[in-house]
Amino acid sequence: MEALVNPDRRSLHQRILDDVQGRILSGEWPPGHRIPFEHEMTAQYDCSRMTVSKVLNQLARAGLIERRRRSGSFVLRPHSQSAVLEIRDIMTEVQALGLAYRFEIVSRAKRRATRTDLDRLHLEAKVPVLDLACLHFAGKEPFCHEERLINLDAVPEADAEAFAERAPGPWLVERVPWTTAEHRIQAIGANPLTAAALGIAEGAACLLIERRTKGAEQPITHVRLTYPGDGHELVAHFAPSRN
Amino acid sequence: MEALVNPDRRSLHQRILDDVQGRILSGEWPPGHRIPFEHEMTAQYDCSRMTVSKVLNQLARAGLIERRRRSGSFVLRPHSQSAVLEIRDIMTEVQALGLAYRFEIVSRAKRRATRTDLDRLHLEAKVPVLDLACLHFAGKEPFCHEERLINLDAVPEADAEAFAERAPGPWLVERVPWTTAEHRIQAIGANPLTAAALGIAEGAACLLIERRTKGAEQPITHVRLTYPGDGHELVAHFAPSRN
DNA sequence: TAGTGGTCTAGACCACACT
DNA sequence: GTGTGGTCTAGACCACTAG
Repeated sequence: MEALVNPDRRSLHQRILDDVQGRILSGEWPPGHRIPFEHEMTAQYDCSRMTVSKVLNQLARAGLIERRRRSGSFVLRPHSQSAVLEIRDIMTEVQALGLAYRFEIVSRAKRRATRTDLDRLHLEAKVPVLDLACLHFAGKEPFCHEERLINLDAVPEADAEAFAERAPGPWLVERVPWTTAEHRIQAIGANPLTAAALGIAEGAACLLIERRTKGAEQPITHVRLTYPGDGHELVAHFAPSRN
Repeated sequence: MEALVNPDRRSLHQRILDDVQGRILSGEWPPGHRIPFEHEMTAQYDCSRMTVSKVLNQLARAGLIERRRRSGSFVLRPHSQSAVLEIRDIMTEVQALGLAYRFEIVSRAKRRATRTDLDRLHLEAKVPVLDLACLHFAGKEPFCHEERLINLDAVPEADAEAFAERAPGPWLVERVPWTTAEHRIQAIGANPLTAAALGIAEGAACLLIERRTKGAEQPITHVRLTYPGDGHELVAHFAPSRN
């Protein structure tokens, strides 16, 4: 059915996807437009229905179109901005700036979880926790102040770890299987502790990233990363169907 | 082949996906583990290869596994935190707080693009631009200060729009077809203009969201949204395969 | 009730990477 | 070579829903 010699290097469904996506992005098919039925595209591209279906389902997952039974598929209007945010590893980030990276454990304490700890970890039982403070440097300058709680019920081996070679973040990523995470991003004025650690004025604008990480069974860790506001920005991209 | 009565409401590939994903999330299949070949899963689940393939490709797109020809599919280690950030419409956000929403156009100017404008819009030619400042209120309090540039070459009808009913953001979303956007998120101290607009102290910590929006042909708009730091946070989620 | 998308099959050939 | 995943087909039946 298809041309014997591949006309270009893309697969058939990739070409169809690019075609349809192009029409949507260009405005040729504006929001609300009903795109051709599967059986129509099957004829138009001279391919099987599965191939068309795969393309349209990809576009639907990417949020470009909506599929309705008995009605057809429709171009959606660009929905309330949702974007993919890349939160990179601190070491990677520093090295991307062309600076030398190192970190220091500033303080370390083991205790039964206090009420604040439980709140931060989203826990109820008063489990043992490890409370770490850590400074990350870019060259000679402090780059980020890390305050971390680790649930020792979930990761007991953290108690015996010195975190000399690897910072607590990468150490946990290596050790703990797949997780889900929730991030909160705020601007705050530096509190006295953080200001002293980062060598900035109290109240200076800082970017605070809080991350709560859960494993399959229970919460694993909570971390507050504070960056001086003038030295850091997050970048997020919004684009249809990353393929 | 399949049971005549659907054992639960999920489709076959959904059940397979949940099964495989569960094993990965639980750590039963740790990072590096080689998951069964397609033909093995075909036998195990008593289904066709396409069904298995669909599942594994979904997991690969979600970043949970990596597929290598001739070698098989392998569980990845949780990669550098990347998360889906939801940047909601300001009106929606305010109303979610249970507060009344309104906005005001504070200033408006039309001009040929200055060097700063071109830089912000990612443009080269000195096109006409519309420069808007806008205040968004939650109840009686200022909630967000918006500074927006609109490329009048891309959206000429903006020049004739009063933005009385709809704020510039929603107005553009309705009018312009699909776009890509780039967001930058920083913490900054409030500059005098913004501080006055928001009724906060100069230098107070604020969350700054910059968004640059491009259409198929050319840049469309650039916006700086400044939120008082104590009244705003962004939430992002990281979880494997949203299906 | 008719027509859409949702799902699934049992094949097939190909490209690629490891040997 | 050889075996993996990548792609594709030509059907089929089902579930949902608009008219």
